[in-house]
Amino acid sequence: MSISPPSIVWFREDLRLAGNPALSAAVAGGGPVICLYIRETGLQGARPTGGASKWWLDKSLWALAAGLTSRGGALVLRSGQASDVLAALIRETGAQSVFWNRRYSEPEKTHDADLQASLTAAGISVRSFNARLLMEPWQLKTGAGGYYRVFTPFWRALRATYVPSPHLPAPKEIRACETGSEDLDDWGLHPGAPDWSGVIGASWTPGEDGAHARLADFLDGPINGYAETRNRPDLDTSTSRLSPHLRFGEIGPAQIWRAVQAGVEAGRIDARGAEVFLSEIAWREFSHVLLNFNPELARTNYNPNFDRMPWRTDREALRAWQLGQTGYPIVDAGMRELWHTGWMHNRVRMIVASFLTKHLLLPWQAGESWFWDTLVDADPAANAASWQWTAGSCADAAPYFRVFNPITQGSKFDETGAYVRRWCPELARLPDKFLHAPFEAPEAILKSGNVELGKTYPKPIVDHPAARQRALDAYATTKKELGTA
DNA sequence: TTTTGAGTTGTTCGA
DNA sequence: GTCGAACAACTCAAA
Repeated sequence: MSISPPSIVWFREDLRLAGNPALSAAVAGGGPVICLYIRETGLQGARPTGGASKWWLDKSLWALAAGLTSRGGALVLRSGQASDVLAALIRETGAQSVFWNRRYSEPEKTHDADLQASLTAAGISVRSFNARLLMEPWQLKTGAGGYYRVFTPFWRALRATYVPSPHLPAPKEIRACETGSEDLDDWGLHPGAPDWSGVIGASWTPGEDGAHARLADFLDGPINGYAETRNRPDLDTSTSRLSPHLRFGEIGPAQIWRAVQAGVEAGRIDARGAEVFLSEIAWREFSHVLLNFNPELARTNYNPNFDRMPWRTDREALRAWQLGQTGYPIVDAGMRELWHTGWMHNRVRMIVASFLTKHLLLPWQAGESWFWDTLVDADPAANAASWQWTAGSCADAAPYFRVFNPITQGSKFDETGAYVRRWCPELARLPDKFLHAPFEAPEAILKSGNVELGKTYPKPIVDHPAARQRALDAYATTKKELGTA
């Protein structure tokens, strides 16, 4: 019997065993498999992982390591430049092939392509796969041959074209290869003092098992009401909360798609809820298309007209927004939920993003950066595209005159008030009528609710009608090309 | 090539 | 209280 040489699987944003084509292909080769995760350094222009994401990554790597170990494998941890790390491992182990799943942001994408070329030139076989998206960004084309810039036609085309690949089970057995690994504890991913991760930890179970449990729970009921309740931050199960699991690739969109489809076909899942939920998965895809063709998506306006926007500079206002001290309860509740759990309900993300870019007239990049650092699901594609969408500078963006009214949005979507009462407990005793606008409450009501504006809860940092008008005036500058004459 | 219809998530105002 | 219109104009996608 012939002895197959070892191969390397380089894990990156695909921290799972099932539905992982790179891993399955390597195992199918028959030789030992080195399951590698690299703490990459020295990649020029790469964006450092945000704080909340580091926390998640730490837990997810532990989970991945446990999963590999239980199948006879091992997770090998190395730090350094990917090219150096791979070269060293190849030298140490005699590996002949490297497998990975593709990523889509720069500089990683170009780096991977260069690395593939140099390894191939050195006689090492390199194979890359798609584990992160339903379809590759370049696969779906408009009739004119370009990429889709409008969501609805993109979604229609995806819906009509996409056929899920067959289920790829986790390999039953992975033969490890004796080689050295760093210790995850030494990577410092878990926050040091002060350890802010307590509440975050209570909210989540990072790792592949946690992802599948979350999916199962969601498909077991909440998805049926999804079309109606997905905008309700006061309900615990109104959304799937799969975003961080998707971010780290603990589960892939194809796995989700198949599970939803199977549920619908078996009559367990309401078709309408399923359709709306899958369209949200498609928004994630759409973001990746935009990012793939616009590497600067997190930095520069997709629509260059927005280069003329007279954004303000106001550190104090930015700080108030970050800390959840704007005086608008729905905004503050959202920002505090983010800080405490590393996550925010999608409806509230839109409200706080609209507030930052319109009421405060601060650049969307400031919000994008804050989200990048504090969200456990901070995704280079979705985060950037969503911020630009709210700001109005993205492809297929919200019209500029759409300025969310934080009071109306609060009463409409947090109709029980449970959301604001949870995250702004100092307002909990206010009656529903004034919960979303304490500044409109008569003195006696505030007093009986133990609220003293400016003391126990801030006064609004901007006046809604005035801020709205200021935003509309500022946005008017983006309307059309100025004459060049 | 030209034309046509359409485009995630809203708010305000006035009848 | 309810309802429809205005809020702009542009670009995309497909016929």
